[in-house]
Amino acid sequence: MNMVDYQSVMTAAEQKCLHQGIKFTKRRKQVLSVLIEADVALSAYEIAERCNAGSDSNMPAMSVYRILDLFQEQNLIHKLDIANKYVCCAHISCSHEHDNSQFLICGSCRHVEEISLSDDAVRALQTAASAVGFNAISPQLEIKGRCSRCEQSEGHAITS
Amino acid sequence: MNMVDYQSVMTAAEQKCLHQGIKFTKRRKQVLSVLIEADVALSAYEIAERCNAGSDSNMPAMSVYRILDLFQEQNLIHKLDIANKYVCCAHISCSHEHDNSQFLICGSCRHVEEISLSDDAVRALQTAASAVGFNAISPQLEIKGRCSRCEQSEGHAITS
DNA sequence: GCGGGAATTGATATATTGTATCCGTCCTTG
DNA sequence: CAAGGACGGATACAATATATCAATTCCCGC
Repeated sequence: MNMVDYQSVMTAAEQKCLHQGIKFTKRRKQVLSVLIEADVALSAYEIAERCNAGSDSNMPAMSVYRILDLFQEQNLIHKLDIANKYVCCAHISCSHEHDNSQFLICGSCRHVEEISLSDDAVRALQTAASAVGFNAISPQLEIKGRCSRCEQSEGHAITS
Repeated sequence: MNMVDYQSVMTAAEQKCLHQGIKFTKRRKQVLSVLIEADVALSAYEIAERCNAGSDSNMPAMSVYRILDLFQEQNLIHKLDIANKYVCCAHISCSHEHDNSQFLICGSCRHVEEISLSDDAVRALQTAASAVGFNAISPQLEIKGRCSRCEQSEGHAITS
């Protein structure tokens, strides 16, 4: 993510927090900053490490979890349950709402793409779900795969 | 699952193992048996507990993990990554192949349904994936939701 | 400015899920 | 019977996550 994008995302996130009466503290800035700059999903402990790297800061993992919970409530980040890792929401600085989130997760390099499925695809999923008695399905969908870069460079099977 | 189904699944699993030169030992029978009888997804430690419940057997968690790995290779069970839990494959005693697995997982009671998506739906997913450079996507799809029984009895939001 | 209370953070302990490793047993096979 | 491999027991430890209580900071009305 380039500098302009980074700044606009941070600003948008701060606005969103303040609007909800939530402080955008130094700790919280650190965590969001790490997630914005990462182009892969990170675990809570990896986030803590990156916060502490090359500085005298001491971010405990406990704090990271607390802040991640808060950011999830604000829809600023998403947790990828299939990987137990966290990513920055791709739409923080968009003005419109994003209730649905679908993720493609590279099993090799952990790169994550947040995509939007067609209405047809979503309907097909809901139809299949209703057929077996699941009427309310979660708007978040996580799909493991292999990104084109890993596909070219290696050609191995999907590992995890 | 009723008695007839239980027996046919166990027999089919045993045949499949023996066919691959893998012994269907007492330990392995215990683990598969627990998974067949459960109608929810279980963690490895829960499986160990159930193996040990009401008997002098002492199934260590380590052994459960080893056996689960083996069964996954044989496609007798599936791991649900979004819940870190395991379920019996719904198609053990079917004769045809099942390369794709899609799961609906109830966030309340952990009940799992293994479904088959329409070709259209699968194609829609692949198209969306290709558009962002993911050409090989995993055949396993896990969708969180809420089963009809929990939907009726509570009406809460999806929790996990 | 100052006291009180809420929000935030620090610190520690513990639970849950999963992997690594080494060794013993048992079974097959020559 | 000996060699070797599959299987399981036991232990340690890594990674992910939650619980709890105390300390600090910040805001608000006075």
